[in-house]
Amino acid sequence: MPARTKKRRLASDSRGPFEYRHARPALTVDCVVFGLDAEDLKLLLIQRDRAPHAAKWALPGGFVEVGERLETAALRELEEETSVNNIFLEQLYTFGEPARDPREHVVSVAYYALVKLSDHRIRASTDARDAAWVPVARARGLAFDHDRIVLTALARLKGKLRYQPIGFELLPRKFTLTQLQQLYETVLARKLDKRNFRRKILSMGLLVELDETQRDVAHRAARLYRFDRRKYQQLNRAGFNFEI
Amino acid sequence: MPARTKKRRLASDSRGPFEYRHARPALTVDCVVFGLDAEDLKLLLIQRDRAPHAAKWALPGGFVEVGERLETAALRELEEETSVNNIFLEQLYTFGEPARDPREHVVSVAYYALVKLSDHRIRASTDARDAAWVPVARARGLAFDHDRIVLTALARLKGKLRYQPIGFELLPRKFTLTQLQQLYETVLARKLDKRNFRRKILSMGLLVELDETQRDVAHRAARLYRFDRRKYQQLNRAGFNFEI
DNA sequence: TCAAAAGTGTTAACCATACACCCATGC
DNA sequence: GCATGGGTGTATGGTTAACACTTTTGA
Repeated sequence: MPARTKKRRLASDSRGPFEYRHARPALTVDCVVFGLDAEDLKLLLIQRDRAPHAAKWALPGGFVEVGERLETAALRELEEETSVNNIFLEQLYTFGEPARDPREHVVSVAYYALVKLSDHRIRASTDARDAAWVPVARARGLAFDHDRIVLTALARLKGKLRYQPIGFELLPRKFTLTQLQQLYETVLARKLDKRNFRRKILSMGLLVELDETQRDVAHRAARLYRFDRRKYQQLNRAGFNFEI
Repeated sequence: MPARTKKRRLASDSRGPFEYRHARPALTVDCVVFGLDAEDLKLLLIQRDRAPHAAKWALPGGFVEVGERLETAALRELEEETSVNNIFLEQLYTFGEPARDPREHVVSVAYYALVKLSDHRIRASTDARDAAWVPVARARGLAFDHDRIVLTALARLKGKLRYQPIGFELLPRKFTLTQLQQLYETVLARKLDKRNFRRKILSMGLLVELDETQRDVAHRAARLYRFDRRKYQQLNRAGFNFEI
């Protein structure tokens, strides 16, 4: 990965101290990583190993290096701290309250990410750093202002899910309509009508019906579908608007 | 204004140089300020008086001071450079491409603002710095990556206008339904049906019909309305969703 | 009296919602 | 054969969209 090479070079150039005419806030990135499993919506958190907020759970994140893109910094920190990579990532909001870090003024550009838990379940929890998937409902009392960042990310996810086909980023490549519906019900926190949901999502023509069904289930096996990203991009250019 | 006092104190404390163990990008704020007049949607720009990009038009903005809130920094720079104050301001996006400023890595938190041009028309253009209201369509070739920031702000404005009652921030306190409709037509860049528009906006019950009509117009004078912010907040809490 | 914009209703098409039963499968 | 979730259609009410003429006012 070229970005990686670039980063390495920049990092090794960084022999401090560095002097500036004016004081500068520190700049970090933090990532709110969402994953979904059969039970609920989860967040990827790491346990802090030093002050401030030692032993508290926190969002993965870290300092932006000079010469590094913000998104690159977010992906780098995620990879370093949780081994999560190859994911949907989007900028969320920038948090800059002077008191949000007790040490000094630290401005943090927050990103949110959606990952297919089926792909990432094991790697994150076996990493050296203490990383874990925590149900969103139980992710309270985080370090710094991370509770607030999580709430902002949740609101964004809820808002965005209805107007952009981002839910598929949380599901395995092949999924059933019930899984998709449950995803919407979980994130939006309300029940949806099965028949209406199916009619609507299928009428958009963005799902490809596969010649495959579920396996090892103790009931009628459901049909599997996949999201047709190419078709979506095509329709999108033609002015189509996704909406559930 | 307390924020002002605070800023002054911080600024006078800032006797460099300042040393850090790791290199830090510089941190700035930039403001995309929209104003509307009878002709079109305008942007508040300032002409740069020094390199890089000397003489080019740019967004008002500047460095964030340590200990200063981001929003406070944005308001301060706006006030200093263009005398614009007391406005709707919201964070837009953070731009951090390492090459966006040729001097060094400068990360900029962009804000967008909506002002009532009727209130601010004169002050901005008579200020010492060369500030001017430029039609959005003619605001190209700006300094740094400001073209891109403007495009991002425009997209946000378009998207937000339909779901939040922010258009009123661009109009005088008393306005006609035709003015309101033209605002929507200008920003969304499409024609709307007069009867449907009126029915819809009035049916929300957020406009107060005043006992007043236009003056000095060479045709039938239109009724004036004002936006009932209190009513909106009330409805909003009850789960009401604004939508045009 | 003319020009300019204000103001006003109805209809048809479409879309969202509510709702209940039979089917396939594994145990 | 029973428990479990899969899969399917219709009717109703509400919302959107298309459409044109009369009124008021000042110049």
